[in-house]
Amino acid sequence: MPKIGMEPLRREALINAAISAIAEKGTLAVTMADIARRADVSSALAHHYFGSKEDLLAATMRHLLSELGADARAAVSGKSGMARLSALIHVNFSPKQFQPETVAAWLAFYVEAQRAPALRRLLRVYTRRLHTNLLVALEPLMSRLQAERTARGIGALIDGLYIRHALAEGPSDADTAIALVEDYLSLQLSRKEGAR
Amino acid sequence: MPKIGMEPLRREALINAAISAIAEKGTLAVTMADIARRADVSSALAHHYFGSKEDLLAATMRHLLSELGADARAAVSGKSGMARLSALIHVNFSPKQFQPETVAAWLAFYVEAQRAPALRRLLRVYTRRLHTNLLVALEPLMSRLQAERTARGIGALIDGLYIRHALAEGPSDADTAIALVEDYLSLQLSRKEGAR
DNA sequence: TTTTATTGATTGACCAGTCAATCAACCCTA
DNA sequence: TAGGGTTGATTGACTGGTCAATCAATAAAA
Repeated sequence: MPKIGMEPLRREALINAAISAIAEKGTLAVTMADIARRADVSSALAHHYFGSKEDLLAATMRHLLSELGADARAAVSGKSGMARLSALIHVNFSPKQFQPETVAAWLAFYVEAQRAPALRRLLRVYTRRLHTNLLVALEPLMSRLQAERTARGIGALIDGLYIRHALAEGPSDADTAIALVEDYLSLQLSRKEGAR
Repeated sequence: MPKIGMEPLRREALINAAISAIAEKGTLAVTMADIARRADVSSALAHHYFGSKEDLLAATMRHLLSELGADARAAVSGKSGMARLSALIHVNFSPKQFQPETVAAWLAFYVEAQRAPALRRLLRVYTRRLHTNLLVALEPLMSRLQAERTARGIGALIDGLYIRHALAEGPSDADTAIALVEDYLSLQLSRKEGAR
């Protein structure tokens, strides 16, 4: 039990505790005491390292965001065309990202982001990144206009499936979700151009 | 200024005030005092009529739900086939239902429903109703399996577009959303059966 | 000894829910 | 038609509890 260099360990533990607490309560309205308890420290320590609840939550969201970003980067690296598109879709439903805990936390942040400018900006980063990635991958395969629409459709579809996943009673499975999105993608790809 | 028979008026005012407060704060964590102030009554009166905050919020969600149900019933009445499907899609994006205020409130309820069994049950009613309505309208037009998938896709698409609407900065418009969903529907309808 | 880690105790704000007390309408009946 | 009683409407003030944030104190490492 080292007593030195605890900061990074505590920060990580507190962020994970925050995700778990948020997922369990289904809202950002969890207490610092609850989060701290899950990380096996006092609430005072949580304040010591993060300054305020708002800062801890922002750090938690940033953590979620950067994990997803890293996963996405790893998934598409070296791929192009359809393989890249498919990989892009798959990350969002990978066991790690589609974990009920993670999805519930995402959803809570989504909602809170409406009125919290800091969270809102963070969320926009994710939305834009996904959209851009999709667009770049789609543009060689269809018209710009159709690519734009398809990217928007896939984005909305993913968000919708996340919500439904968070609310599902039984174990809604990732494969079905992936199949739904890929089906949408393949329909767009097979569309007769000009069939406006 | 009648002093009698105020109950229905107050209940309605309080429910509307709740919607407005929830939409503005973006969460169900609004105070009874805030809601009551918006309805121009004391918080004590809100408790008098609704018993508890939880009851007021449940009543508010029921109100949202029944409004949407009524709109949907009116929209599809007398229609069948494609017209019925189109009408079903359109209600969700009608000016009344797609109002930022309404959408934000819906979203807040969605999230809170994760851990509030009462709200969860209410929400399930809506989800099932939409799904069933879509399914019934789709089945004459395609295979059962494809109808199932298409209904799920439309539902997820609508949810996703709602989220994005709630978070949009500028005035994201309903027509684009409708076009996106109808495009998805028309792609599913024009699919070559057996092209599994 | 200085710095880092850590906590229990405390503070100040906020909030749901309760209650006793007013006020206004309506309903008798003499 | 003038009271007197009843009931619904309404509120201000209060209570018990919760929570974020602060702080002073302790312990251990450097």
